[in-house]
Amino acid sequence: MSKCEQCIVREFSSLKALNKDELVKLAECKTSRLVKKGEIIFEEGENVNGIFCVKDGVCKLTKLSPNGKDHIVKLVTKGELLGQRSMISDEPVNLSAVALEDMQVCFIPKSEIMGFFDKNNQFSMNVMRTICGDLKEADSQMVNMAQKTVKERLAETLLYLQDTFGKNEDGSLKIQLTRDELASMIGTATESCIRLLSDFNKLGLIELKGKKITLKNIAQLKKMI
Amino acid sequence: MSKCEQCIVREFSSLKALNKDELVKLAECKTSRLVKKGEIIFEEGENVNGIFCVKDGVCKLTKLSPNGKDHIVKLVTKGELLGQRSMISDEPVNLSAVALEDMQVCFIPKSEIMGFFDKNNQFSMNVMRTICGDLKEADSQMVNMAQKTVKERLAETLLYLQDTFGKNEDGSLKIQLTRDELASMIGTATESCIRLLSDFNKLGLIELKGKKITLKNIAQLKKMI
DNA sequence: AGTAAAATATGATATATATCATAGAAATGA
DNA sequence: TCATTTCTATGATATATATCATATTTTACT
Repeated sequence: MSKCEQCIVREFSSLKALNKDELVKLAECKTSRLVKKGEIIFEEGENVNGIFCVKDGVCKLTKLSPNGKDHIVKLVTKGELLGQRSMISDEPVNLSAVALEDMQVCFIPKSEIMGFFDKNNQFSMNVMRTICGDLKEADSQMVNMAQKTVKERLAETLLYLQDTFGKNEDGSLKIQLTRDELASMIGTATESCIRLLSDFNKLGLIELKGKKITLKNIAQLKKMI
Repeated sequence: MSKCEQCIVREFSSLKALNKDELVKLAECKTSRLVKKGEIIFEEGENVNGIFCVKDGVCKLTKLSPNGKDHIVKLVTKGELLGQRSMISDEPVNLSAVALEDMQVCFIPKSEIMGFFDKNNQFSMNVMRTICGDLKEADSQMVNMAQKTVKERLAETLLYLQDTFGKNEDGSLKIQLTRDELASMIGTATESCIRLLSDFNKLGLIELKGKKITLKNIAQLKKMI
C-alpha cells in the first residue's frame, strides 16, 4: 500500500491540512483503484460512504435530467476530491462520476474522514472553502445557462478547457471530449454544438482536425462571452 | 437590544448549535436593522464581513449577467442566514440581496462567527450542511436551466413558491413577485413569462386576478415538470 | 383626486435552437 | 482486415423563445 505523504492529492486538496500521524492512518485505511476510461466511479442515487481522491486522470460529474439527457455539471481532475458534499449531507450522491481518461483514485471511508472533521479544524475549513468555491461556481453556471446564448457558452467552455487542462504540443486542447460531451457541458443539442464549432472554424476562431480542437483566436473568443 | 435565545433564526438555522453563553455573546455584538421592500441589503462585489440573520420577511439573491439582466438565484426567508459563503471564502459576496417585503435582519460581525467555528464543532457542521444543501440545489437548478423548457420551469417555480411560502386565505400565492421577477427566476424574457402565465390561465392550470396567482390544478402542473 | 410612472397584456415578427434525416469519417472489436 | 458501431457533419424544417411595438391596467406620488 502506497503512502499518502507525497501524493498529489494531498498537495492540492483539503488534505494538505493533515499532519504526519493522520496521513499514516489515512494510508492504512484507504483503498486504491484503477478506473478505465468510460468506467463509472459512482452513480446518482448511490450511497458512497466516503470520498475519492483523484490521483490521476479526469472525470465528469453528470446529472440526469428528466428529459433523459445527461448534463455535465463539473470536470474533476487530479489533486481533487470527490463525494464530499454527499458525505457531509449524509445523503446519496446527487451526481454520477464517469472517467474521461484512465484514472487512478483512492477511496477513504467516511468514518476516517469524519474523525478529521472533529479533530482538525484546518481540515474542516479547507473542505468548507472548497465547497463554497463549488457553490459560487454553480451559481455562476446557473446564470450562464439561464442568460447566455449557446454560442457564448461554447466560447466560454472552450477557453475554460484550455485554461484548466492545457494544450498538446500541436496546440490542440489536451482534454478530449466528444462533441456529445461538449454539448452536454454547455447545455445544447449535439448537432447544435457541432454546427457552432463548424461556424467557429469557418470564422478562424478555432481549427478542427478530426476531433482535435485548437483555439486560434483567444482574444476574439473572449470578446464573445 | 433584544435577546437571541428565542429568535426564530436561532430555531431554524445553524445557530441552533450555540449554547446559552454563546447566544448571550451574540446578542451583545449583533446589530438589528429594518429593511424596506426594495431596499438593498448588500450588493455583488461588496465586502460584507459578517452574516445576516433574516428574522422576518423575504429577500431575493440576484446575480447580474453580462447581458445586463438580473437573475434570481435564490429566495431567502425568515429563519435563514445570509452571506455565509462569502464569509467562509473570505471574498466579496457574489450575489446581491434585495428585500421583497419589509424585513427585519440582524448583522453579526465575522470575528464573532469565526470564533464559533473554532470552538463549536456542531455549529461548523450545521453551516457545512447548509452550504452543501445550497450546492446540491444549485447543481439541480443549473441542469434545469440547461435542459428544461421555459414552460416546465414556470410550472416548477409556481409549485415551489406555493410549497415554500404558502397561500393566502383566497388561495393565491402568498409571496408577491412581479412578472419581471418571476421571469428572472425562471430565466426568460418578461413577455414570455406573462404569455405563458396567460396560457396556463386559459388551460385552467392557474387563475390570474390582477397580479395575484392562484394554482388551480396542482396535479397537472406537477405532470408538466 | 389626478397625473405620471410602472407593470401587465397581447400581437407581429425575428431569431436561436431543436429535431429529423442522411451521409461520411473514425474508432472498435472479432 | 473487414465489419459494425459510434462519432462527426450538414441540410431541411419545426419550434420555442426573444424582441419590438402598442394598449391597457395598476400602482405610486404630490
